[in-house]
Parts: sequence; structure tokens; C-alpha cells
Amino acid sequence: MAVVSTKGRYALRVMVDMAEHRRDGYIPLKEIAQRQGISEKYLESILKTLVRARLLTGLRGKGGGYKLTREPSGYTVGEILRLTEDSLAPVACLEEGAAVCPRAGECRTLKLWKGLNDVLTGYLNSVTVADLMAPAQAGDNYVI
Amino acid sequence: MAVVSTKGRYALRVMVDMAEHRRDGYIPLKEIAQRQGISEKYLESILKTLVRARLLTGLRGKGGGYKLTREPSGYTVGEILRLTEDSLAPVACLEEGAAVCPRAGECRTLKLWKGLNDVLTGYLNSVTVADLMAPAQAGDNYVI
DNA sequence: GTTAAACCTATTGGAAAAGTAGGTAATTTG
DNA sequence: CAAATTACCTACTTTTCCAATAGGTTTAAC
Repeated sequence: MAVVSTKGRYALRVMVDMAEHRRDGYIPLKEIAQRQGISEKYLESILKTLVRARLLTGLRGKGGGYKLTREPSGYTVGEILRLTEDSLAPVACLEEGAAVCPRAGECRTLKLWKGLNDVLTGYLNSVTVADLMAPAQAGDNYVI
Repeated sequence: MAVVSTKGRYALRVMVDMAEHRRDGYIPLKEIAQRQGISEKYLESILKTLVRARLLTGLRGKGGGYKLTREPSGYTVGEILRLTEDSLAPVACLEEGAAVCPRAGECRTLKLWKGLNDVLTGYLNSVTVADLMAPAQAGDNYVI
């Protein structure tokens, strides 16, 4: 089941990459794509989602690029995946805006899926981008 | 992400159905399919998997059908889903027999996915089919 | 030998994921 | 102003996989 899509995994990797390489200015997409080995075009569509949700800001033109809007500890993994995966619900009937299942009353497994959903989101919301960063080293150019 | 497929959900529903309606003899597929509102043909392919893994036994011919091989408390949800979903791994690189990712050494998110995997399987292995059954009532025909 | 059942192989249809292509708008720099 | 650089936008293709169907074969009971 339950494969987190490449979109979600890439989004997460990129957020961590940006956190580790964050600096005063903006980071161009090209640079991130190269470091992470992701096609520029595909990455573009992922970053668009993150910008729309204000996890990043973009700036056009020379010297432009993308920048985090918060400290790395301010982003949870859950938040990032919810955006790129549309939903983290383990089954369709628990997705936001899902039609109420006509079998819900007699459904033996509904409680199970709700429990799974809680366990899942609980875990993902407990981890932040800061938790995923490599330990700081001499030579890192973080803006502290 | 992460939608448990209909195959897995059906498999689980069927196992619970069979547990609730278990009796001395065999239950024909037709009966289960009708109760659960699942196409006979599709259900067939699901039960095949469960039989191969010895969660059920099948008997052909008149009076035949399917039967549980254990007490309901002997089946964990995780076991059932692992069969029908091929894998419960949240990301491809954690699936059994997956090639070792060339980026594993520098991968910032590997630990996250492993943690998620642990949380997930921990939960699913803690719930059994017996936990999903409706409370016993007068009129139930369980074999105790 | 007829009927009822599981068992088996293959194929189709459709939807969603993954990735590509090409162009437009904003911003800096010479 | 012109050129370069960058994000932004829309649409398309390609691939993959899930869900379901179809049709036949074997086994067992009566």
C-alpha cells in the first residue's frame, strides 16, 4: 500500500536541502535540482505547490529563487506531505470531503482505519524539517 | 498517499465476515460476496491469495467453500494486509527485496520512513480479526 | 452424469502518477 | 533600452498500476 509518492518524497528532500543551504538570499531552483538529482521541470511543479501554501516564497529574475518562510523547526513533515499528497488518509473514506460511506454504520473496519490515521498523522506531525537536517558543521552557511 | 487498496480492504472485511459467520462446514464464496456486496469474480482473486498463504482453506465441489484455519484472534490485520498489498512499506526503498538506494548514505529522510514503517506495522500487527468482530449476540452461529 | 463449487490464466478499462514541453512575466544588469 | 536570468503557468504525454471481467478447468457430492 501506502507508498508515499515521489512528489511527496521530493518535496521533503527539497525542504531539508533548502534548510541546510539556507542563506540570506534566494536559492535558484537549478541549484536544488542539481544537488538532489531531480529534473528541473518536475521540481518546478512541486515547488509551485509549496509556494502557493506559503511554505516558500519565490522571487523572479536574476538573483531570484526560493526561500524558506520559517525556521526549519516550524515545518512539520505532516504539513509538507499533506500538501503534496493531497491527503494522508489511509483509506478513501477518511479523506477530507469524502462522501459518507453508506456502510459506515455496519462497517467493522472504520475504527481500525481511524486509529491508523491517528497513528500516522501523530507521527508525521511530530517530526520537523529541523529534525531531518544533518548536524551543523564548520563550513555550513546557515543564517542563524 | 497511502490509500490501502480495495483489495486489502475487501480482504479484511471478508475475514471478519467469515469470522462472524463461521460454522463447522465451509462457506461458499457466493454467500460472502452477496453479504459484502463484492463481485464474485473479483473476490475470487482475493481469496486465492489468502488460501495460498494458508489463512483460509478452500474445498471444491458441492458443499465446498472457504473456511478459516485459525481462531479470529490468530490473524493480525498486518498479516492480512501484507499479503494483499504486497507490502506495507510507506516508501519503495523499504520494501522487501528492494535495491539498496545509492543515496542511502546521505539520505536525510531514511530514518523518518523507517520510523513511520515501525509505527505503522506496530499498529497493524496489534489488531486482530477478533478485535474487529461485532460483539456476539443471540442468534450468532459461531463455533466456539 | 449433472450440479456446485473452487481454481487458474489472461485480458481489458480506466485513473492517477511521473515526467515533459513550450511559452509568459518579472527582475536585474550592462 | 536590451539582454539575461529566473520564477510562473498551461497543457500534454507517457507509464504504471489498480480494479474488474471473461472464460475455461478441476474437484467433489449426490
